[in-house]
Amino acid sequence: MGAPSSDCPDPFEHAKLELSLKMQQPVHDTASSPNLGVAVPLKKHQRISMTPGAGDHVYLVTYGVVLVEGKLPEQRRQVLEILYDGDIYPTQDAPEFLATALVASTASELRRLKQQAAEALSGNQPEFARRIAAASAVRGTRRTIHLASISRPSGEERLADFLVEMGLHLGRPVVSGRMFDLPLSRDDIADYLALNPDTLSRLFSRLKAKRMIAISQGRATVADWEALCRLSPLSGPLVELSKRCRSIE
Amino acid sequence: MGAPSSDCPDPFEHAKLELSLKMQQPVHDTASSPNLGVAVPLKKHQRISMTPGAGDHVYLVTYGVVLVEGKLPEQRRQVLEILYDGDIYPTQDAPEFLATALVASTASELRRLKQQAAEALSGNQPEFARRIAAASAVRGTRRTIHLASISRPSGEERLADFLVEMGLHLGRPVVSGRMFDLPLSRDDIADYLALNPDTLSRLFSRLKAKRMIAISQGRATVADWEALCRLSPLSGPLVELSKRCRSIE
DNA sequence: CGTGTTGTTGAACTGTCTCAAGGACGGTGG
DNA sequence: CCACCGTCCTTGAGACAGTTCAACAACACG
Repeated sequence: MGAPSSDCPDPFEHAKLELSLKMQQPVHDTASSPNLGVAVPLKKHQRISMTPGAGDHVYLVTYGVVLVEGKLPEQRRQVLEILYDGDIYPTQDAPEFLATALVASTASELRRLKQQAAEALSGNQPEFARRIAAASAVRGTRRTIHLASISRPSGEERLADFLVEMGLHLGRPVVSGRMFDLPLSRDDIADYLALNPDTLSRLFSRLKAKRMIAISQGRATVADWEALCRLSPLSGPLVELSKRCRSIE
Repeated sequence: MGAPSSDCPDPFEHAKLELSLKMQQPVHDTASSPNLGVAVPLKKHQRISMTPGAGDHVYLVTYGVVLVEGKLPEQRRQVLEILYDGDIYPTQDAPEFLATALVASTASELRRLKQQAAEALSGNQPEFARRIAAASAVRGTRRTIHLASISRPSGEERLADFLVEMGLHLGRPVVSGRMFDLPLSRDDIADYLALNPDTLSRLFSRLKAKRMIAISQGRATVADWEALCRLSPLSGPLVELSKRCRSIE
């Protein structure tokens, strides 16, 4: 289905960059040196469209935060999922008519492999196969959680779910709380949570008024992490997932 | 994560049934006769809970329609996805705290393999691996489409998306239209579409009033299929997916 | 120091949710 | 055969929450 084609100029200009890829370490030469795919560095807001017609690929996120966007004709775009360091994204998942694209939310680094090449590698390299399977499972679970979150009617709960997700992925604990960057814009978050940006702004204001969260210049501080988790119906599964995630590395 | 444990008595009572499984055909003996898993026949409404603690499994749907349910404590259950003939479901996708279960919407037949066994088979049997990969990709795409559908604010559009999905999977064309069974109850559909059952009922009534659809005894007749597709924002991706589905077999 | 983008907020509107009442079946038992 | 029951579905009235539109503030950028 999807095929890569960068919308912005020079997506490969840094392709020779020396990357410290986690995926690279477990690989040993077999016959011909195994191809771990093309390195694709992305600047913030740079996008990669899945153009129909070309072959399927697999993207590995080696650094940064990347949004998977979809867009129906005449409709507001949607943020279908968020990819983090270590995630995998097969373009097969993108229906052609959904005009899917990967968009860097922070400066990011991907690796791109042909679908076939990835399958071949999985066949030859058990360690590679293991990592891919683990990454797929994590992504599958995260998608389930996101769906469950979106399905709840309450906007406030969805926002809390999102903040817990971000906090777990990008945050560091501070005294009795947690602190993390919020790389997504309000519109990004709204499109991820299937909410109107105006509504989302109100929800943020409400949380700020309740002293659940403080935000300045894209940096969020949650004074009482436990309280936020109580507000998020899916904090349980999210914490569980984040533990599983960490146990892979 | 998830582990199988049937809630109803005798889930295996028909285990010796001679099944005409598609998955069985491409398998050839290698060392020891390959284990294609335990056959699990399900009566309508029978459920299989993923109990935490036991090992991961992979379920293959060989017949029928099966719902994947999730439930948060104190909350209404959710229908996370619908599985059809040929689908695959790895219990890894079910977060432990989501109390996930498979529920037969019609009488159904599953096959259950240990996660490890499935991986081993994939390693040995390229044809098996190919089928599993194709089924996973189809499921991934369907999940993406479902998420995109749920994310739209309009209930009417979500219902139209659902009807197109069912029509494509279970329907036969009739003169200038389409006809199919609706195995899900109103509540099932509501939980799948993240809508209130009352609201869903109103939406159905509205569609009936518009002569978009007629329903009698669980059988739906859509006189003007094209019109329904125009109402469904995701009919494009759904049709595309259904074609891909058919090309696998 | 404009200019454009991004975020906030109010007022009115629209659609969903909730609750409650009642209808339509389908089964059971007298 | 009919009365009774449970379950599933439908429908109305009112409450509630998200959406829309528009105005404006905050901020970054050139």
